[in-house]
Amino acid sequence: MKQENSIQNKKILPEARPLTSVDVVIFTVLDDRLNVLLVIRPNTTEEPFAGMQALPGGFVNVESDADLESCALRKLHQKTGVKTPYLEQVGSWGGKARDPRGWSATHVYFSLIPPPDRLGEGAVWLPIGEHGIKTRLAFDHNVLLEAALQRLRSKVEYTSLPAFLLPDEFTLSELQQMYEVILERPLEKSAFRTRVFAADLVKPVNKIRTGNNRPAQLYRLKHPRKAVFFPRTFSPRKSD
Amino acid sequence: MKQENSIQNKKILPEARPLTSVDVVIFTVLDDRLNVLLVIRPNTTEEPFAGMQALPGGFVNVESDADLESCALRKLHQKTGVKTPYLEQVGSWGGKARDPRGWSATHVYFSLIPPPDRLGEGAVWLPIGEHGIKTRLAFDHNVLLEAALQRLRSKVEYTSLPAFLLPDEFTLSELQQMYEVILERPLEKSAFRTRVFAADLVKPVNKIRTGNNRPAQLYRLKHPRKAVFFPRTFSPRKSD
DNA sequence: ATAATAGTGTCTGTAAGACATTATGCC
DNA sequence: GGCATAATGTCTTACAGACACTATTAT
Repeated sequence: MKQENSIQNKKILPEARPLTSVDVVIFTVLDDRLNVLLVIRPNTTEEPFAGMQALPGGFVNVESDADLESCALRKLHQKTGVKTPYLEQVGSWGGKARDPRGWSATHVYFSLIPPPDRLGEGAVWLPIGEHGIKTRLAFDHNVLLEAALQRLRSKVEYTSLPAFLLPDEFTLSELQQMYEVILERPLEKSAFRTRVFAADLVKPVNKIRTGNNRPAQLYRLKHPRKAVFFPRTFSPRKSD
Repeated sequence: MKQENSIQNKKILPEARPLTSVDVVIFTVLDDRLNVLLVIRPNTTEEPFAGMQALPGGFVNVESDADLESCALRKLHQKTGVKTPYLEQVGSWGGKARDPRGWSATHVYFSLIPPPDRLGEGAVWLPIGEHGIKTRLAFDHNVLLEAALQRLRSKVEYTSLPAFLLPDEFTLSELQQMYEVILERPLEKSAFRTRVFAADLVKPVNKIRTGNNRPAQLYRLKHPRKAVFFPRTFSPRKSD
């Protein structure tokens, strides 16, 4: 009991080590809808959840992966070609029961990217509804996705995260649109703009987006890839 | 490359599995000061960081631990005797370099408890200053502690977390004190009380705390062990 | 009465919500 | 001019900050 912290004076048996993986929840907005990237699991009988849809991810490779984050970045780049996404850790899930091959722990990241030109082998976008997704995913990936979604929606209330779903240059209406798609409710334009300017989030570029109507000013982030925090949430949640 | 998600059609070699541990950052308030629980690492030459101070934690035991959270609870109970703490995951840290014994990943939880009657073997409280701690801890535990501290301080701005540092019954002044100790700045009494009542956080009990002055109403949480979110932070942070 | 802490009231400031109004391009 | 969307303005509301004031016990 005193040696609880130690490895009982002998090396921990490798067989007694949990499996270690990284999963990435990659979000983008397509067609006014939040989407998550899924992959099909290999269809061999030796694999658990063969042929099912799953979050992109896999075991940590102790040779090639320096740390968890670079492992997540590698997987994301393989599936989307994106090299500098917004990436944030959601947390980790581990236990006896989540993988039939044995005690396993997975480290979950979520990422926001603009729609990429094309996807890697076997990757598809799945649109997300108000109540998440109905598709049954492999392992406990429905739980992981739900957690990432909850984190995203909660942070969207008071941060600039949705800007990372857009290309470098965008109009304020496009930015507002990203918020509305994720929160699934309309926002007041006036309040939205005041908040964005007060937070010193964007700088105008010398360009205009034209269309069948009044052209809009284009902006870009003042600090690309750094999330900005607003002083309040959009509509203060009732603390029931 | 297509088989990235699989284990390349053979079982992953156990030796290729990272070490998996759980560490717990246990906070309490003693003597108007935030404290963190540390343990001394065993002083054998076979152990890395022998004799140094570290966060309580250790390897996951695939036999006895059902999942990560119960592993964290077990370690917490061993050191403090507390069975129903506030417990929240901070995140996970993993990489080649953080443990000389090999690629390792740790899952970090933080916990808030009232001062326990006594501590387990080799456990001590270390007071935390405005800028964290100066003691050099084992492994990357200074980083983990810093992350937990940042999470705590940030959530204290807009949640009821500090209530979990107190016994079941407490006065509003005592609760405010917990906030002030963690944030290391005074709060307005009037605003504080309004906020607590508006959030419907507490209910009065039919008791009074007496002293050398006007007695104070005792309260208890309406929903023990559930954190409540306030609609705003205490003092809105400047967004830059 | 005095000290000490509990508890309330009033006024101000900040940022969001609601909604109306004006501006500017294309057809 | 008409339409569509961009951009701004005004008024209200919610809640925190500052600070003064009152209340209740022990000594």
